[in-house]
Order: sequence, then C-alpha cells, then structure tokens
Amino acid sequence: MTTAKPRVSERQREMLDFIRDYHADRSYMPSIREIQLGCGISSTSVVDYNLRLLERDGHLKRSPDISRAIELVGAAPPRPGSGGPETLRVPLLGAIAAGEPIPVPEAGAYADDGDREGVTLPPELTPRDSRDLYALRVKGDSMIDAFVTDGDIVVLRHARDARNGEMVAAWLPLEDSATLKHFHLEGDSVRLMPANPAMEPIVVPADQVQVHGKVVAVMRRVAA
Amino acid sequence: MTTAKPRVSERQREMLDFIRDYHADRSYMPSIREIQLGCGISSTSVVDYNLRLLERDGHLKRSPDISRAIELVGAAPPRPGSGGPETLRVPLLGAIAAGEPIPVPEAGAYADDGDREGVTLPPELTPRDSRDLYALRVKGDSMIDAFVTDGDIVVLRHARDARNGEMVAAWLPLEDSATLKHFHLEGDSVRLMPANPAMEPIVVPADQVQVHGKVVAVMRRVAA
DNA sequence: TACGATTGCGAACACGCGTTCTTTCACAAC
DNA sequence: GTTGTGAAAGAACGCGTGTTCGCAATCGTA
Repeated sequence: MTTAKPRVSERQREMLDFIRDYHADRSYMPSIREIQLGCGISSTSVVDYNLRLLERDGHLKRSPDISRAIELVGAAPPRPGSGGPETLRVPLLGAIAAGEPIPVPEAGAYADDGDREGVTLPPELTPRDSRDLYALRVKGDSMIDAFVTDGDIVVLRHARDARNGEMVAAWLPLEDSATLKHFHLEGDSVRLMPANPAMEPIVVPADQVQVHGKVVAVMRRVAA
Repeated sequence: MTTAKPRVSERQREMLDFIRDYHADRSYMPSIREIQLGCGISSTSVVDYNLRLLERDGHLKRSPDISRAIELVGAAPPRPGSGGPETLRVPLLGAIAAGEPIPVPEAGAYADDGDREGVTLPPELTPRDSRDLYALRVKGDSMIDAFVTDGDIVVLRHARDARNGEMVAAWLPLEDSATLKHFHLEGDSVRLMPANPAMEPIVVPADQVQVHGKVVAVMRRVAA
C-alpha cells in the first residue's frame, strides 16, 4: 500500500535527493535555507512551497514550527556491495618519519601472518610482481614534496638499490633522515629528486644513501 | 581504535537513550529543551553541560549554532550490514581535471554494475558509511596543493554541501574550474583551503561554489 | 574550616529558521 | 481583453532554540 505519488518536478526530485544525502551524512535534517543553497534555489519560500507539495503527495512529513523537522517516508537505504576480486594483503611494519630510521622487513617474512598488522591492496594498486611488499605509515609532513602527507600509507617493495627514475624510500645516515624521492645515479653520486618539481633536489655521494625500498603505491584515508 | 569513553553518569545514560529513541521515532533530532523535558531535567544549561561532556568523550557530535544538530557516534547509524573488514567496489566514473566539468553520478546508480569500470576499496580506506561512493581519476597537476597528482584515484562520496573542514571536490562555474579543497563556510561566502598550508586559499560567494562530493580516500599507483 | 573544582540551576540573550505576505511572470480557460 | 492558477522571488516577522552568564549546592582535598 503506497501513497499516491503523482508528478514530482525536476526540482522536487533534486530536493529529495539532497535531503536524503544530507540525512545519510549527518543524522539530522537540513534547514530550509540549506536546501535552498544545496539545490541552487533562489528563495526560501520556493523551498517551502515545494516541501508543502512533497508532503501533500506523501513523499515526506513535516512537523510545523519545528526546526529541521522533516521525515522521509519512502526511504529504504541501499545495501553495500559485495566483495571484490583478488586483493593482496601486505604487512604494515611501522612508520616512516623524517627523523626516524626506516623499519626493515625481516628476511623472508612477507607472508600474510594474519595476526600481525597489515593492509589490503586492491588490484588497482597491486604491481605485477607482488613479492617483497610491505607498507609503512607516514608520520609528519616531511614528505610533502612527494605528494605524501601525514597519515598516508606507502607500499614499498624491499630493495637495496634502484634504477634511475624510480621512487625510493631512502635513508641518509649523515643527516639521520628518511625521505621519499626519485632516484638518479650519476657517476658516483646520487641525485634525489622530489616528485614535486618545484622543490629542490638533493645530491649526495652514492655511499651516503641507503635505499630501503621502491615505492609501489600510496593510499590515503581522508579524515571525515 | 575507539575513543576513550570513561564515566557516563546516570543522567547522561538517560539522555543518550532518550536521543536514540527520539531519533528512531522521528528521523530528526531532539532540541535541548525536548531532552530537558524528556529526561526530567530542570534547566537547559544542564542539558548543554552534559551534552558537552558526552561530546568530549566521543559519544556524540554536535554542530554549534545549528538546531537539533546531534549525531550519535557509538551507535551504527547506517542500517545496512555495513560489514567490517571487507573490500568494497565503487564505480570509476571518469576524470577530474582543472578545466573540465566534474562527472556526476546518476541518481541511484551506485550499485556495482560489474561491467562498468570500477575500483576496489580496501577496508583500510573504506569509510564507515559506504553509500554513494564513486571514484575519479585525476588528470593534470592542478591539485598538487591537495597532495594529489596526475593519475591518482580519488574516492568521493556524493554530496551537495559539506561541513567546515571537510575536503570536497568543488566546481567553480565562474572560472570553469574544478578543484579539491578543504571547505569552510563563513557567512555567505566560502573559503576553499588547500591541504598544503603553503598555498593561498580561495574565497568566493557561496552561490558560486558547487560542491560535488566529499573526498574520502586517495589511491596512487607509482610508476615502476 | 577553608577553598577550588565540579555540577546544577534559572534567566536573559541572540541568532537560527520556519512562516507569511506581497509581487511578479507565464500559461490556459473563458 | 479578464480571470484563474501554478510557480517563483524577496523581504519581513516572530517563534524556536542554542548559548552564555551569574549564582547556589555539592564534593574532594589540604
């Protein structure tokens, strides 16, 4: 038994969508003025007018004189999707920060131990060669020049050297600093290029750079 | 990782229950005076006081200066079986670039269509609420100030507005430009703050900003 | 006992926000 | 033409509601 729901104008459809989204996000309801702004309507009275129609047609319910007192009636939220194709789980070994040593995986311990902390790599981020992978959480904003910021997770493949152009996690013993840079070997010195071309490269003798791994992927969860 | 939730007084327990019931019944939130009445409290300031404590301890979230703007956090607001550590597949709708319109999901078309292009979201990047998610591929380097670079995949939740501090994908009609910025509504103008504090913010009238979605996650595959 | 911190109370304040009123414009019926 | 109606706009108006401030009661601690 459903209420009669005749014509819903384009604008009303948009308003319903907006209200639904808004309420799904916060759990309270939008004000008339917020609906006005969110749907690009020029006057509050127009919002009121259309809400009145929507209520008449049984799409929602309003309590007069009460702020944000809208109830959606037909609402039935969609269910989340199912699982996906092959994903890969890699161990999360610790954090990488400017002034701290980079955690190194113990030899031959890349298997999914289950119990230890780890992250799941979606197929889109999985490299062809899935060996020797591990993840580190970025601490601090010192890797800004690699488009990486605090809280990001970087996925690395363990390696002690790199080819030119590859992005590496490197440790500079003389400066006690860890960094993410593009690797360029030139003669017997190494040039470390920030991914952001606006930043200055670093050039150091090759024996003063320890490559710990190659960057394979970056994942970032943005704070709500 | 749950927030510390120390002592909840008898009165606070009662308030939480009342709010939960109220919201389950209508779908909007009670006012302070309604909580006062419903819990037999003698003054609104006592309600405010305890709500403040409850918010401090992570039991709920309030938006200042907004009527009935309470969000319960401990509870599971989304009904659907929003599972825990599972992967989620979201549709990849196109690209976002500085000078191109932002692709918008068609209403009610978030289901995993399988055939269409999509990306898999690992549980580490999956937000609590998994509805209305979609992904865009970043084209160009114009979003550098959001720590996002060419080829990255940004995951968005469809929304027409945002709360202060949230990172949004916004379209500026006057300039024909798309951008990723932190959203701040100030009076009737909007300040768009780059995630990188070294960059300058943009301030425009509120009606000249179209919010298309909130940034939920970023994924990057680094070139070999 | 003294005293600061915590908790509670009531009232006034100020702003958020629903409501209403007046106009305007377009389109159809007569 | 006039009349009627649906849709929209803009501006007040006023109640609803979150916030704040002063003060009393309670409690822990020295």
